[in-house]
Amino acid sequence: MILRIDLSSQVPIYQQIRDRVVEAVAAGELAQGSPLPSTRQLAADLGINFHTVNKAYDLLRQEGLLILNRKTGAVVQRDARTGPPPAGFADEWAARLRTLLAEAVAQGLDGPEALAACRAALTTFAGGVVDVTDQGEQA
Amino acid sequence: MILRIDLSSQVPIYQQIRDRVVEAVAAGELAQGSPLPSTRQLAADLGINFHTVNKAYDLLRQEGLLILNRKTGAVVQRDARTGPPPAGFADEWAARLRTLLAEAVAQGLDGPEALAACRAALTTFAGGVVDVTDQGEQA
DNA sequence: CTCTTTGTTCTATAAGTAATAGAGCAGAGC
DNA sequence: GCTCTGCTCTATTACTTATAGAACAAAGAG
Repeated sequence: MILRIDLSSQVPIYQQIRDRVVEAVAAGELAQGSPLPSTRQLAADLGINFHTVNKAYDLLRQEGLLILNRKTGAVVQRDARTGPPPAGFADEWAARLRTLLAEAVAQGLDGPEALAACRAALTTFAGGVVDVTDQGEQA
Repeated sequence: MILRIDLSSQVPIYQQIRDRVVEAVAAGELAQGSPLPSTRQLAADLGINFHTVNKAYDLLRQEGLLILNRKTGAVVQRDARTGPPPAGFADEWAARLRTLLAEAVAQGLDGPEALAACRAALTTFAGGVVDVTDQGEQA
């Protein structure tokens, strides 16, 4: 698990860590049961404080993507989560999606271009996109 | 221009104002030249400080969506912007899109469902989505 | 010419967040 | 015993968010 973070970014470090893990899970790079480095280890690797990693892991646990305990360390919980997504996740997510897409449209991207960008991003994830334009399974 | 903001949200007020304006521009509710209320007026309507509105308007100006001056007030700049989107906008936007989509996939949404959500969001904007599945212009 | 409204700028304050740091504890492995 | 693990606690520094009040120049209305 190689984690690239940008210390000069405006995005908080703990958020970047969370984002990279979420993407790795979606891409299938981190499957069910995959171990993540310990908070102290990852902090040392990235040259940051272990409390910052702790915050990222805690966030991921709240989202149901990580299980933490002293025995097993931090392991990915992709399938068979203890509970479904937090209540209201779908609505809140759709609202954020709409805002993000609106941003691109307002900047001059048209509908089909934006949709193509969505399809392109999704094809980088496990399972890909099974679309009417290419019926064959590509996963 | 009715602006709904949630004072109890975790999202900063100035960010909510920006987001709603961006969505209104994308949806075509705010066309080129549309006036926005003055910072003091909108602040009074929303029951917040005018500095907060000022920050939102300033953000929108930096993004090239708003022109501010003493003569005309705040007017929407959708087309014929002074400059194209800030350098690197497309890449940065695509990265945020990927993170957002990854979040949904990691939470159990599959590719086609996520893409459908994107299409649904885009159809609420001006121009809509002209897809291979429905060739007819719907704008 | 007043009076008001506009965008804009300045300082200031209180509350919260982000990141750092150090110390400590309980459970598990060697 | 020693080390490593997740976890918790306090603490500090810097930045962000939102508030507030004051002031200025340019424009419009009366």
